[in-house]
Amino acid sequence: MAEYKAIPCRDGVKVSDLKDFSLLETLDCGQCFRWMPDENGIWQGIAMGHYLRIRQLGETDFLFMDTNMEQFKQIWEPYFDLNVDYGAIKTALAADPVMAQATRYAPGLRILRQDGWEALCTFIISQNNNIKRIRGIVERLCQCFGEPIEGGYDFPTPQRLAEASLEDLAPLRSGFRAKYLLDAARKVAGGQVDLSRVPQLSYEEAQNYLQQIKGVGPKVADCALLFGFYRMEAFPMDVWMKRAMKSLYPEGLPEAVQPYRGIAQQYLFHYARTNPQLL
DNA sequence: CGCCAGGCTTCTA
DNA sequence: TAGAAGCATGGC
Repeated sequence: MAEYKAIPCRDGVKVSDLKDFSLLETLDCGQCFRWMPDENGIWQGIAMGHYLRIRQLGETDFLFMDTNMEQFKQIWEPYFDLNVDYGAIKTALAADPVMAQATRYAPGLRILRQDGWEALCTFIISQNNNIKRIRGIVERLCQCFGEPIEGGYDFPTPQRLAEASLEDLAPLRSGFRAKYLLDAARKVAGGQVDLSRVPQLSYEEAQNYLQQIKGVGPKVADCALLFGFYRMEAFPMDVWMKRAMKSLYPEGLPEAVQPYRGIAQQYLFHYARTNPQLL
């Protein structure tokens, strides 16, 4: 079990002795779209209905601002997956030399436990799109339809979005994806897609279940499952992963990697996308 | 300007 | 049933 210290302080919660965690690598690796560093290197974002700023003070030291001990334990510890021993996971993955290289490249990357509905929507938006523009569309989505909260706007509820029309979504400039967002909102708000059931479904069932929604195919379903439901069986294959697999694993993913394929995918995605010359 | 982007739906043979 | 075209928009 990974152990770290968290103590309340004047500004929030001070975290120390936390290994295998980098804000840059975790928040800028393409799994989430609402976190931004300011000019002082303080990351700020809104997730799980709350605004948060975080400063990385050193290799294993962090300051979580705008929060208290109770909220930290209830929301941020699970969100940032701080109770999982990534050292052990990386050791297991390093049985494969390519994975050893990929984990060494971003040793502080963790898989966030994001909200399922938000992950579903943001990865619907992600299709045939680039990360910079995805961020902009997601931000406008929150400004237009999310509840104002301290620090900005919450991610919109499916109910609120389901009330909107296609024309109402025009300000997002999300292109052909707008109709997919509405279909997702209407099916979730109407109960046809019950996201609270997803954790009880097998991986294959969950994939098919989410693909009822227009604009949700295998890749978007996999991203929603991995990033919104922490399903490690998911292995999203986008253009970058196709390049990476062809180049790094022409024979397929090694057996040693299979138990952690979800996390492995994210190490590989980040490694490939930020080192295109290696492919 | 042209190619591409964390793909999917629809059309075509 | 496989493969290609079309899709909105903007980053680079």
